[in-house]
Order: sequence, then structure tokens, then C-alpha cells
Amino acid sequence: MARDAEETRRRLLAAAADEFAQRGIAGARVDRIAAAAGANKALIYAYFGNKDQLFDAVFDALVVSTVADVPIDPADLPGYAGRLFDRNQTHPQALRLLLWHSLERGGMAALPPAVVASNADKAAAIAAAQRAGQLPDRYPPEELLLLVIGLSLLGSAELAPTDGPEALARRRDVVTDAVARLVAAGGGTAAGR
Amino acid sequence: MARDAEETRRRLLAAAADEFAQRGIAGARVDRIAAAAGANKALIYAYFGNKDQLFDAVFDALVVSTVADVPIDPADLPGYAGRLFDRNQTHPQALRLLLWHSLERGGMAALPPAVVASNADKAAAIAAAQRAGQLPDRYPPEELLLLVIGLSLLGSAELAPTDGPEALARRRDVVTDAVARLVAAGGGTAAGR
DNA sequence: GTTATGCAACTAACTGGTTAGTCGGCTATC
DNA sequence: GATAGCCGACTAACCAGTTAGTTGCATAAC
Repeated sequence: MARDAEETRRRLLAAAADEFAQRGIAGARVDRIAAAAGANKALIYAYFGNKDQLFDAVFDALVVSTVADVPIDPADLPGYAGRLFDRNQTHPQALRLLLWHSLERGGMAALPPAVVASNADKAAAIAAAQRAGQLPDRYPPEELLLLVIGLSLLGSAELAPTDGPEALARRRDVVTDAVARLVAAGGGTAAGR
Repeated sequence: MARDAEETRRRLLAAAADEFAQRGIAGARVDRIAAAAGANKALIYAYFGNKDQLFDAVFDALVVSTVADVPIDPADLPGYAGRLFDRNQTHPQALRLLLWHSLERGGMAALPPAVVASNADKAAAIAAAQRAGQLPDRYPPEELLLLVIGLSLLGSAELAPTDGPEALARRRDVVTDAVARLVAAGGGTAAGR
């Protein structure tokens, strides 16, 4: 077997992603990660520091990259929701890691700066679209962003299982349609209920 | 100190609710629960069996009761969403316990029969209202129920913090307004997008 | 009303196994 | 033969669950 530190590191990270996504930080076992990666446990400490820093590395690689890789289009929020939905299907670990992070670390407030900044950018983009009249301004930008992201992740098979590809496609349609209704013109503001 | 098994049991359950809500099943410490309840650890095993069964007892007391205590009104889903939202503010542990359960046990599929049955009833009530024309039938009943419950819980301070009572009230308005838009008459079906 | 008895409630200390993290040495490669 | 990559074996702490024994209370006998 060829010696390749970068490759070993990659295998450890992938095994850690599986373990953390499935069991969370407290439930994850360092020995199990090393065994799954076919590597020695000591390498985890050599490459990543400790268990918590290993989680951070996994989180950065999977969740932070998701936030960066799915750009928002304020003029087409249903499309954005659909893309987020799809990303969740192809990367089922990401949402679970986000939830573990929220529960075991200090909620969304403890998210990495990159994620916080990205959310602020997205909210700003929504606000600009609202000022330009492309988007109704009945919800504050942060609230609208929360609704759209929340609805997208809601459909994920993790929380509410769908069985079969046609059920999944229907779920996707429901989510994008729901977002479309939220941003449709007409009706009053939230306060005017 | 008076000896009162029922009272001791109650204290243990309350302490366990705090511990499990904060740290989850794997992260919870039996010793910590006993200390917080001012009781001996062995009593936990005498009264509840083991750590997992203690979690079940906590879950039943807090989450299952929530499901039962907030009845659905298919003719007023925004009101239902608002009541769920409020319940989450007064019982902040419930949502966290639900999330821990989803992540550490096997997803929503592993929910207790009482919850599954209650959800089925709620979906049936929605289906009946759709047949009666009180509710648009653009979403299947189960999907609509998921959207409404999801939106209600989404606003919870746990996942997306709100600071201050006025921000909370606005969040509540956003949630109920969003549900109102989903069930408003007009527009096409989900499939017809 | 005082004392003996039975028992549920409770406790301190222990056990067996697990777990994060470490350390000294081995090995492939250049 | 120097060095980066890697490993087996170890440790100290931790943790769920158990056990043998103590304490307070109720009931009843005298």
C-alpha cells in the first residue's frame, strides 16, 4: 500500500463524515472512524488535533461548502429552494451534520463566520430585490430567507421519509410550489393579518 | 426529608428532561441527572429501567403530550400553526427532544405509535376538509400537514434565534401568514407548476 | 402510647467495560 | 540513512449499571 498522507487524510475525513452524520459528536467513536478509514487512530490526532476539531473539519468540508455552492437567486427563490432540496438528496450527510451542530454546539448562533457572512449576503440580496420590486416586501429579508431555507430542508428524507422516487419528486414540487406561493404578488403584509 | 416515591420520580423526570433536551441521549449523563434531581442514581434504574427507557419516559411526557394537547383545526390551519408556535415557546424542551429523537433514534419513522396515529388522524382531518371544499387540494394531506407543522417549528428560537419579544411576535406573524398563503384559494396545483 | 416488625425508599461504594488521547518504535520511500 | 508516514500497545478517566446494606414510615401487637 502506497504511503500518501493526503489520501489517508481524505479517507479519515470521509469516515468521520459518515460517523458524525450518523451519531453526532457525543455519539461518534474515534476508534470506529479510524477502523472505517483503515487507518490508525493516532493519525486522527496527528492530522486533525482532537475529536472536536475533526468534527469542525468535517463540518467545514460538507456544510460550509454547501452554503457556498448553492448561490441564491432572489428573482427565482423557488428555483433556489429546488436546488437546495436537490443538494440535500445528493449530500444527505449535510443536513444531519447541520442539525447535530445546532443541537450539540450552541445553535445557529455558533455557526462558522463563513456561514453567517453568507447568510447575511443572501439576506442583503433579498432586500435589494425587494427594493427593486422583484420580490414582495411583506416579510423582512431575514425571515423570508429562513422560510425558504427551512422549507427546502424540510422536505429532506431525513426528517420526513419519502419512499420511492415519485414521492420524492412530488415532495420537491410541493416545496418549490410552497415557496412560489410565499413570494407571489398580492395579498397583504405579515403584520396586516 | 420526607420519603415520597412519586415526588422523587417527578424530580428525576424533570432533571432528565433538562439533561436530555440539552445534551441528547448519547451526551446525557445519568450521574448528572441524579445529582440535579437530588436523588441517588440507582433510583433511576429502579423507576425507569435504564437510560434509554428514561429518555422514552421524558419523550412521552413532553412530546407525545404536545401532539395530543394541540388539536388540529383543518378550517383554521394558520391558527393551528400559531398554537404550535406558542406551545414551543412555553415548552422549549419539546422541539429539542423531538430533534434528538429524530437524529439518535431512527428518524420520524421510529416515533411512538401514539404520535404516528395522531398524525394519521390529522392528515385524515385535512383530507376530509379538502373533500368538503374548506381547504384547497393542491397538496396531498400528508404533505400539507408536514408544511404546516414544519413552518410552525421552524420559527422556534432554538434553530433560528429571535431576540426580544417584538421579534418573536413578528416571527409568529410571519409563520401564520405563510401558512395562510399556502392554504389560500386560487393558483394551480403543485404538479401543475 | 410504646415497642416490634415488615417493607418500600433510599444510599454509598463498587464493577466491568469503554473511550479519548498518548508514546515509543517500526517501515516504506527517496 | 534520513525522514515522513504509520502502527500496536498503553493509560487515565469516565460511565452505565449493580449490589449490599441503611433509613424512615406504617401497621399492629401488647
